[in-house]
Amino acid sequence: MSPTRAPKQTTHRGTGFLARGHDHRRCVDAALSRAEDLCAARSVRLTGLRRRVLELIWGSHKPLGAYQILEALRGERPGAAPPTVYRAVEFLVAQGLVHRIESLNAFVGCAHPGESHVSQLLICRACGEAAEIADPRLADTMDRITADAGFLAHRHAVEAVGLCRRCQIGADPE
Amino acid sequence: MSPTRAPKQTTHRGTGFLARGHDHRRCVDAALSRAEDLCAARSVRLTGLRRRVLELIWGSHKPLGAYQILEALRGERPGAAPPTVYRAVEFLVAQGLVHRIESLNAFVGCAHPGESHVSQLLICRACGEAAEIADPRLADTMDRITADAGFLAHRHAVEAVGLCRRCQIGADPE
DNA sequence: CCTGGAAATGTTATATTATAACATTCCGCC
DNA sequence: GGCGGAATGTTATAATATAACATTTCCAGG
Repeated sequence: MSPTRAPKQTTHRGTGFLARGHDHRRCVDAALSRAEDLCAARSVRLTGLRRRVLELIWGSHKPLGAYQILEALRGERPGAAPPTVYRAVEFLVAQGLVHRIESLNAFVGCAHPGESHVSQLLICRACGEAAEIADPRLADTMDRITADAGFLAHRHAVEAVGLCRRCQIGADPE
Repeated sequence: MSPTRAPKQTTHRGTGFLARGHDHRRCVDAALSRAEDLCAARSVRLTGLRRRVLELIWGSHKPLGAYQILEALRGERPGAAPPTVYRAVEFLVAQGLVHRIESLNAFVGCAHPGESHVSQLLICRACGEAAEIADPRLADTMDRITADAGFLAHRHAVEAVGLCRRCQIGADPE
């Protein structure tokens, strides 16, 4: 059913950010392949459009806005309009394949699709990349806090804006 | 300089949400008074407009959108326009008097102005109220995670959407 | 097959949120 | 009083998101 998996790429010194020279096509291929599998398992349709939008979002590790996606789609799909994009990302977010970054109004591929997780998104304001950290300590702490408050949490957004290690040490942000 | 402080109101059974019948005028008065003090201490100007916008935001514990604030302002300040509101909230957020809730594009009064804190906003999707929990465990956990990632965090947004205790037990959401 | 109906997409229009740019007023300070 | 920067007024427009209805796709059941 799904092709043989490429070995998982390690993050750049454990930062959640992949090294600059990493084989990004592998990220994309792995993401698309996992998406196919998950959708098949759930009997939901990863249509051509949805697959393409997922691929565009995975085009880099920088969050992509809806209108950037739209612009990219237009070359290949003349009738594309805002609802085209918003409906596709709605599906992808609902399936946990993509995260919406609230503080940017933008979308980024989910690094842990299919696993239930509370993740923290680290957004570098220099290079624009976003890394996803699914640390169990975070999930634990948030569970404890919301439980103490008697709050029944449904959806979490944990976002931090700052500088990734690479950009702190003065590396060229690109 | 600042008037005698009213005793702090306790939250409803420790949930972060105040009891329905609490004396809300006290919340507002306390918030405005703390704001006056903080701005004076920092030599920044809490002008009439800014004070009024802060008061409107504190009008309830429900986050208020910029255009809701605008609508409220218009009755008393005919020339009010979007920049009027956005500039005032920009100031209030910069001074830590108000939080912007990213997932709602809305603003809510900060419960801990002047104290450095990482806070989690609990947003009830039934009653619409937002509670702010400044639990040191959260700050610790996030510090540890970002430190492990070598990330230099600058700004945090931690938001949870769900049901507050009151609304879980079937209380009238209003 | 074929077709009925739901899901997906196309299409047009508009709502909502936010900012740019420049003019005017306010206010502390000399 | 008046200089200069901060705050606000004013007009226009950018950026993000959804409503509403038309059309197409696709597959489950006949």
